[in-house]
Amino acid sequence: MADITITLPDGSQRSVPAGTTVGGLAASIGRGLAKAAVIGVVDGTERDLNWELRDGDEVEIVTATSERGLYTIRHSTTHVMAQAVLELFPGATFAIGPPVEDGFYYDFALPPGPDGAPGTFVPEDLDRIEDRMREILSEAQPFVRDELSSDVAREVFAKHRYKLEIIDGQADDPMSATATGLVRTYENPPAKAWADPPFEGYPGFIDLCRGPHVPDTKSFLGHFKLMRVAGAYWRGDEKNEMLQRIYGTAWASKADLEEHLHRLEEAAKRDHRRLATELDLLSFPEQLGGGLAVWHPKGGIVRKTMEDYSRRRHLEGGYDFVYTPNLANGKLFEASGHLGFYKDGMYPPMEMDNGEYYPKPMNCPMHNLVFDSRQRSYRELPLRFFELGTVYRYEKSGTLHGLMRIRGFTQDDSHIYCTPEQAHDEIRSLLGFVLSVLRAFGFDDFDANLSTRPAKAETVGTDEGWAAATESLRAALEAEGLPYEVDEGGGAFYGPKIDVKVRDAIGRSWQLSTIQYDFNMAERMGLSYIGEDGGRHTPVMIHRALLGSIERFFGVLLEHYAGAFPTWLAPVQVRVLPVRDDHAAYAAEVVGELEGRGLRVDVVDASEKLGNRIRKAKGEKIPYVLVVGDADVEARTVGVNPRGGEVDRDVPLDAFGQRVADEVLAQTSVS
RNA sequence: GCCUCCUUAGCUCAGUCGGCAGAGCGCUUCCAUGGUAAGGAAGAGGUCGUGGGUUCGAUUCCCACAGGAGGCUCCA
Repeated sequence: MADITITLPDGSQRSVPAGTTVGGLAASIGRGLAKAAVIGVVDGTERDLNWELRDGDEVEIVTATSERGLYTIRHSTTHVMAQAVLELFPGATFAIGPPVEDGFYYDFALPPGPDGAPGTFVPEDLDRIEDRMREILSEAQPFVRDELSSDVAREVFAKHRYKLEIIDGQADDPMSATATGLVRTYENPPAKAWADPPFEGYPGFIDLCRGPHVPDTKSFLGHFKLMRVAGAYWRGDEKNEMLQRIYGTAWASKADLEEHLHRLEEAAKRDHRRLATELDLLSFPEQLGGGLAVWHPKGGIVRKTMEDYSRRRHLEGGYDFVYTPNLANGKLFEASGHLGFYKDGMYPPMEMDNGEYYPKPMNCPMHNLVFDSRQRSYRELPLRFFELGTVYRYEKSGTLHGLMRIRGFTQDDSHIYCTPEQAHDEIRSLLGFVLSVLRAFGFDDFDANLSTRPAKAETVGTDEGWAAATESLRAALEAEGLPYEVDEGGGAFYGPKIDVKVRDAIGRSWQLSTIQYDFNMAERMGLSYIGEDGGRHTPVMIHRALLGSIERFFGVLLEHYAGAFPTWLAPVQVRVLPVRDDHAAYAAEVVGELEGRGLRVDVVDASEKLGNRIRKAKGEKIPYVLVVGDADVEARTVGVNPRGGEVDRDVPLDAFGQRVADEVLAQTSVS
């Protein structure tokens, strides 16, 4: 039999007998690779291990622990889950089931219950499904690739309406391939034919699928766990019926699975809602209503420190401070367009004697009123109005999430009014300012989205205006060297925007800052300035939130630092512990000295043993714990136990105070 | 808003297959005054989220509502 030549990723070539499969190639390279091989990539397309190679193919073997290998494992696992569900729940049908980050899901519709309502899964069902999945695994059912004509596929999947919609191209399924009248499928022949198989002509499970898959259900699939059941709208549309989605996670080894579960536990430990309670920072009293928080003294001082810093930076950055009320007559929001476009997100109005008043969902209309309070000249532009403005938005109850999604929050909001000529430079310096402030809070890993014009018919503004604005945003991103993705058509109807995202200590990405052009509102509200030519012009208006919502930013910081705020932000910066009661007087002196340097200091008296007081201080994540005893009283020193560091005895009080005061000053000074 | 689940002391959580409710931490008082991650004792503290229903009896079962978690949709 003639040999064929295969090219490997390192460029080397290999001769193998004609008819060699991807798996065979792996085996010819090495026994270890043969064992680890999940699929292959042949000329850029992922293929099963039993895919037959042709002369001249370029082939890469994909192993279980690689990203593509894991993706395949998760994809195959979700097929097994679907099989288990369809077998355990007669009459059930299935929609789509792709792998996702760390796992997979599949959407199902269960037959209606006795009350006629759509059937739902309960958590115990997950155990049954998992048990059945393990049985399927032990059967080592092969994944059998096939290609059916659309007509045949329609008969096979006649009982599965979602699959029919996919076959007919009405619904998107990222995992299927239905081109040119042909439909690709994967079948798992069962050890024993089902009593009443729901697929015409097959004894067990088959699914529309482009593959590839692991060779059989016994290979690579053992390390999974079904996590939870959730609702999900068919085709992602709120108007469609809600399906039952089961989420699972799957890994290449037991150790990887356990590590993943451990990571989830660790992430839960730094959940801002838990830390906010533990550290007594803030709470969400039920009596207040959903999505509304009260700040306790410890959270309050952190927030004040953040806000003071923000104010100072804005003052130095050439911003003007404005203050505006929380309520406004509905006529203002009609003029601004909010009642037309965003009414659903607003709290309902209260009736007053001269009309309906609404809590403000945004600060811009009011800032516009400040702009419009007298005639403006081009000589005073750019004008930068800044306000820590509290807004209220009626978020749907199911979307609320601690501080991250809340109904009443404060934006560090700015609106900038400038001439078209000024806009380019203004955007550029604005982005630099934004990044500088974010860095001061301890973030240094940024990226951005540049959102461009949506479908033209839905937007305002001119072609030239959009093009110039988008170009200014792009130039600013490039000048800052900020990596960005273009979100084509992702802009608002009124203009393009940049969203700045930061990566936190455990690698999660948070969208914080936003810089948005607005071609709409200034004109709508009739804003103008007198230009050099003596004529009236509409200013360019730029919306900008830096930290975004103070509440949300606080939540992000809390999780980023896992509650251990840097010294300048920490609610208690130094705790003083007298060894015995008779050191209390000196401890008070130490407190006084440090407070005199502007530090936040407290003291815990000796009614508990020292070890326990230290333990509690560590639990509160206080940056510095000072122990003072006989020797310290004598020599005016302190024993310093810093967070995350070594104990240092006999430090002169003065030197310690200076050091910490310097540390705080360094963190808060402009970079 | 929709789907699943949850709600017991200030916090974290046991528990009751329907029969007067428990632990640890925290809090109060007393003893103890101990140089770097839990000293001892006693005590207070709960209409078992709220409102209805079933029942001789409901914290437990059913319904509604509120709040919360995870998703979906949404996020100006």
